[in-house]
Amino acid sequence: MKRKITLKQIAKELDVSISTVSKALRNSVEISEDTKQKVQAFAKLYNYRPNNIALSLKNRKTNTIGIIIPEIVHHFFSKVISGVETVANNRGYNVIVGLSNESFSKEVINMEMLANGSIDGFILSISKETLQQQDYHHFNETMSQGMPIVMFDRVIADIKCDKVIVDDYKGSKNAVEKLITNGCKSIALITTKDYVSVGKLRTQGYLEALHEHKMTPKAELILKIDDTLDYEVHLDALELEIEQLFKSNKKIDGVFAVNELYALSAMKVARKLGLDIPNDIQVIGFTDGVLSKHATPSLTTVSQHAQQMGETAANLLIDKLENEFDDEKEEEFQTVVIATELIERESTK
Amino acid sequence: MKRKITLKQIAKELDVSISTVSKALRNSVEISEDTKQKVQAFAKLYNYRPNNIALSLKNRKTNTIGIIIPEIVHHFFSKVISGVETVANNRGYNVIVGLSNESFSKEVINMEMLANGSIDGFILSISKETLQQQDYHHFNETMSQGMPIVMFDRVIADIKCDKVIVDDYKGSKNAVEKLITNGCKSIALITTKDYVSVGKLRTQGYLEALHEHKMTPKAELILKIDDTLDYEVHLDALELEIEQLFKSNKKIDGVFAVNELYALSAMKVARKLGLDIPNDIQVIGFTDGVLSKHATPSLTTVSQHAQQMGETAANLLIDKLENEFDDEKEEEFQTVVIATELIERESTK
DNA sequence: AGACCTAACGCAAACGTTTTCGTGTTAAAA
DNA sequence: TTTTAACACGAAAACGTTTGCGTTAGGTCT
Repeated sequence: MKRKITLKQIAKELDVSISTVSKALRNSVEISEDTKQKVQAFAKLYNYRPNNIALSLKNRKTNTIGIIIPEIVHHFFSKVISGVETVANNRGYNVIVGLSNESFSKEVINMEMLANGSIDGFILSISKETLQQQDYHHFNETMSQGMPIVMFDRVIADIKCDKVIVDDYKGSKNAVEKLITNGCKSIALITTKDYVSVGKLRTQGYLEALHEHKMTPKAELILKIDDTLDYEVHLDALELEIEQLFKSNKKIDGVFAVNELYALSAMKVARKLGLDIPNDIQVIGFTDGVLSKHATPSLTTVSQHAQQMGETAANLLIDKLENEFDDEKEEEFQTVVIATELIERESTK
Repeated sequence: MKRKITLKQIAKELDVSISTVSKALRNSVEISEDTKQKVQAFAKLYNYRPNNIALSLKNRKTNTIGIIIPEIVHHFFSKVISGVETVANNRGYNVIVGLSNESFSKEVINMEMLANGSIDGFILSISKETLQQQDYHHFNETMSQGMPIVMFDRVIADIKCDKVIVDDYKGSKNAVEKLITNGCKSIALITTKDYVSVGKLRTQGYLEALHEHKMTPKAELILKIDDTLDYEVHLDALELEIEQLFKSNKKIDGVFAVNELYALSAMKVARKLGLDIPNDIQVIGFTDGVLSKHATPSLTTVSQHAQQMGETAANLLIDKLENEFDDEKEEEFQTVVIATELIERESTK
């Protein structure tokens, strides 16, 4: 078990100084051709690679970016990571992941762990608990220490940093308009409580679409799910709520759901009630998930282009990291909006 | 934009030496109560945290583990990461992810990037391309440098390292036996080409189950898919193959598929051919996926307990990292087998 | 021959820690 | 009063790099 070889060991073996070895390997003109050859050959033989940690310490730059997400077992988030990773690797960075599990304290702890030198900047999506408590001190503290943050999807307007979001409002509006165009007269909305910003925006899009088409929104058609429960395990509870919605509003002929699971549950309930999709009732969901594609009938959804979001976020962050020229010239932050796309499948006409 | 405060700065402000500050913060008996109080108060005020990189360099230990997986947008792998992350965090480690994208060269590059000091050890699942080429030099080189590796799921017998696997053989055998018990007389197998070890083992389980029940396996009932194609995009090709299988073997009343997608496609094709599930034909898949649960009908599957695999792998690795006492006493490697579990849903009787 | 240049290399500092080993001061013991 | 020991602290090395600058040797010029 031979440890990795260091400059010092090479220097000793070749009977030169450490600096000579270093310079020789970097092809410095200060070093004679002879010595360079000798050193480089030796280094190659022993497969020398500079120690990253030492470099990080010296350069005060780790070439690593941290990504903090609420959960990883989720198609959207893992796709974002994939995007981040691709760009990061291409630009010479590593990616270190932290999971908040939708918990405020885990988010804080994770950020503190990474902020102590391990990484150069953050890419993150805020946990639900943090959004509820509206305690954002850890973001501000991190940034005040000169560590840039790029937020994606779940963001907060008050915080000054780069952001990558999807146009939830427009995406939803388009989806609902599609339902209207397709002849739906009574469109239900299945959404989350308002503290999740994306849920709120998608609700607004729904309302606006109705409004523009002179349809009056009805409160009884809007189902706000309390998503603090984990509906992956309490599926039946969710379905029960939806069933009641359907039963007390028999004229419903269209459903817009703010995520995949709600939409799938709606389809399941509809089928159970003997409704045909898409003839009796049409359904559209919001997400990039794998369920939509493989459901029966397959689900029409609003795609968020998660991969692209990750790529964009990574590029924004690395750009900022590598443009240190901006000393004192009033830092600028951008918000990139990723266009949504309506992917039509079998759940709509 | 104030940089993070260092020991040196504290020392300067308080007019003591760096060592005094360090000792005071670590509550050394060498330092007077007075000084400790002063230093600790100051450190707290300025929110001092030791620089991780400096610590890593000094201790030659990064407290970070690297995980390399073929792809992250995959329920199984993201669940494994989740398990790794949980254990790692609890035991004071960070997790840095590398994606091989099933490519040999990306696997090698990623490992080289991380092996230069960034991490203390690897957790990985081998890429398909590597399995095909059977080139494992990067694993051996990494380990010969004293960096431990824990492999999971896709492993190779020849390589001496800790492993966490699922009993693919027994899991498959159980699944097929379930079909037999449920009355299936003609059971088809949808699997991958043999170079993916798990595909091979699952095929063997299928054969053994038939054998034990005096059923003779028929070659025409075994469909080996060439999974170098990405069937997430070429779904129709996959379905076509399955359709031909069904059409040329009309007596098929049971299907065992080695993964979720194959199983779902089989169900889809069956439905298309007017077969009722589970009455005309029963289907079992192999995986932990989210599709199985939400499909209609929901799919009976062999669960791999991915989360548990991740947790086990992380514990194995960290145990090894923290037991350096084993100098020269013939390192021992263990292979932990995670029990599979048959989760019965609607696709079987 | 003296002054000067240049090639080729080494020294040392720096990054931020921790820790071993001094060292100076003071109070207690002789 | 002198010796000793406890106490409180600082200097320096070490982890592995990179780099500015100093140094040496030899050669060139006048």
